[in-house]
This record gives sequence, C-alpha cells and structure tokens, in this order.
Amino acid sequence: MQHTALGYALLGLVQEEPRSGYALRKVFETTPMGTFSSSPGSIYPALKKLVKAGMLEQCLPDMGGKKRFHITPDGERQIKSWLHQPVTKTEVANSVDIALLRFAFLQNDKSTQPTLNFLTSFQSAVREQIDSLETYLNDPDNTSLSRHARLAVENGLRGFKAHLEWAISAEREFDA
Amino acid sequence: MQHTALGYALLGLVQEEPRSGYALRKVFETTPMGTFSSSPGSIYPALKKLVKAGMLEQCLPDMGGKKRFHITPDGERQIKSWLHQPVTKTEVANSVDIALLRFAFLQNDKSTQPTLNFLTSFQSAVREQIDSLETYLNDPDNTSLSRHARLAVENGLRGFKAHLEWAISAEREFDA
DNA sequence: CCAACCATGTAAGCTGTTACATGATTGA
DNA sequence: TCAATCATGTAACAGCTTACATGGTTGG
Repeated sequence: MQHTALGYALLGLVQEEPRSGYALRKVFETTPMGTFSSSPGSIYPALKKLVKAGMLEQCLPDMGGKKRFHITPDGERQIKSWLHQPVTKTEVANSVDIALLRFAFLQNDKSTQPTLNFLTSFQSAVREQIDSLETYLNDPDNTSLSRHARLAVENGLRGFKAHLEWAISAEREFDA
Repeated sequence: MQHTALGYALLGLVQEEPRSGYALRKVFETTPMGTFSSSPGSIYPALKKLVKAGMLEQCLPDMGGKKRFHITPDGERQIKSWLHQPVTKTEVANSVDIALLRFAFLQNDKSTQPTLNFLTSFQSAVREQIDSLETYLNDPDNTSLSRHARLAVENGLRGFKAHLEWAISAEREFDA
C-alpha cells in the first residue's frame, strides 16, 4: 500500500520541510507538479494513510490551526529506497513524469552520486525505448502502418530523444 | 460513463475493423499503444459496458469461438465527437498520450481537415504549455528553485518543444 | 458585511490492477 | 501427451474524482 505516485510526492515534499495538507495542495496547484493532482479528496486520505503506515507524523500543534506533518525515519528510508531504484524501460515508457519526480527529490540527498546513477540508468532506459520504437517502425510486419500511426510513433520518438539529450546535458551539469 | 481512455481506445480500434477482446489485448501487447493497458480484467468489462451503452455490438457468431464486436452508428458519433475536440493546454500537460491516441484514430476520418484542425490546436496548446513553464522558470518568486527542480522543468520544456516541432513537420506532411 | 480564501475532511461512484478460474486448440 | 497459447471471464481491492460539508479568518 502507498506505492502510489501521490504518496511518494507527498512524502518527498514533506521531507523537504514539514507541511500541512493545504500547503501541499498549493504546491500542486501552483507548480508544474500539478500532474499529481490536488483535490482534497485525494490528498487528505493519502496523508492519513501515510501516518497510519508510520511514514509521516503530525507535528505538535504549536499554534495556529495548521496541522503540519514531518517525515519519520522509516519514511526517510522508504523514500530513499524508492529514489535509488534504477530507472527502467517500462517506467520511461509509461510514466516518465514519475521518473522525473524521483529525479527532483534526489535534491534532498546529501551526495550527488544517486543523481548521477539516476541519470545513467535513465539514459539506458530511454535508449532501450528508442530502440523499441525504431524496431517497430522498421519491422516488415508493420509496413501497413498508416501515416497517422507512423506519425504518432514518431512523436514518441522525438519525445524520447529529447529526454535523452536532456539527461546528457544534465549529467554534464553535475560533472563540474 | 465510458469517457475513459481505454474506452475510446477500444472504440477506435473496433471502428477500424471488428475485433475480439483477445485481438484487442494483442494490439496493446504488441504495439506502442501498450500504454493503454492490456489486462483482461480491464478490457472485458470495458467492452461489456460499451455494448450496454450501445456503442458496440457483438457480431453474429459466424464461426469459430471468437466473439467479435463492431461499432454502432451511435458509437461512431461518440468517437467522432471525441476526436474532433480541440486539443487543450491541460490535455497536453496531463495526458499527451491520449491526445496522440486521438491523432492516430483521425486516420479513420475521410477528410484530412480534422487532422489539420487537430495539429493546429495541438500546436497552440503546446505553445501555451511552453509559455507557462518558461514563465514559471523566470518568475522572480522562484529564484530559490533548486538545480534539480529547474532541470526537471527543463526536461518538460524539451519534451514540449519536441512535440511542437513534430506537429509542425506533421502539418507539412498533410499540406501536400 | 460579504466575498474570498484558508483549512480539513467525508461519501459515492467509477476505473483499473492483480489474481484467480476455466476450457479449447495447436504444435512439438 | 504436455506445454503454450487462444479466449473469456469474475472477484477483491485500492486509488482517484467529484461533489458535498463545515467552519475560521482576512480584506475591501
């Protein structure tokens, strides 16, 4: 349970600094992280589950009605193991956005090594995906591919090539 | 009901030619359309719902155990209205893959006009999205943006720019 | 004073996933 | 004959969305 994108997004944001449910919603509403929803009906239950799972704890109610949460040692462990997983081909194929969420949260890591590891595995995953798509386009079985279908696949190809170039240039930024 | 990606994917594939549930699964398993799942637990119930909604009908069981479906006039109307919707900014932001599914199915249209309309609105939607991301990066409120966060946004930007170039070159292909 | 926003939640409904279950047919 | 694949389904479970509900605070 809680192996969901939203769960990890909340965990990562709270790890940066203790936040309230409302503050978390605002992040989703006002940043490009908006892909990970923002409706109260998803966030509050998810927070409750994270608390029940022992990954978050409510801060002592110092003052002001705000109900803030902080991450627990167990939560830290959980998110770290999530962040340190190598990027797979299916992850880039089905949910690059989640991969990039992982990349963003690697900023909370003391060392840059995990970031470099991420970029390395991200590159190979993307390369695999590019190969698959090119093989598909060149497969003699698929000569009947309509122009629309071919263009749709080419769109995917362009997207993955852009991801690849990004990863290479990002790697250069961290080499320094 | 049935305003779901999978529902439309099934509708579009059956529109091309009558197919069985198993044949549809194979499409998801063997083509880049795999993003739209393939588990029997989602496809068979979805087909049943499409039949109940009057958008699909079971073909007469000519022979062979296969249970094929064909699209009804109402189904044709439904999918056409879905395909002809202009692409919006939020669609490219949250689900470009669905937008590209729509593009692919525009091949079933007699005229190329809907395809050109799609490409036009797709371009403006992508441009809007690019503007948003660039504004976000340049917003003085966000000077505290970490390197990771900035790079994550830049990844998004590269992706959308690739989409834009694709749409422009696709448009050229249909001009001829 | 009233609107807008802060802030937290619940409930119904739908979709999708995983896992299970079944039986026919084909090829080695 | 035995495994793989064809072929169709069901059931439990979990997640998200929409919509509703509530109450406090701030600013014009």
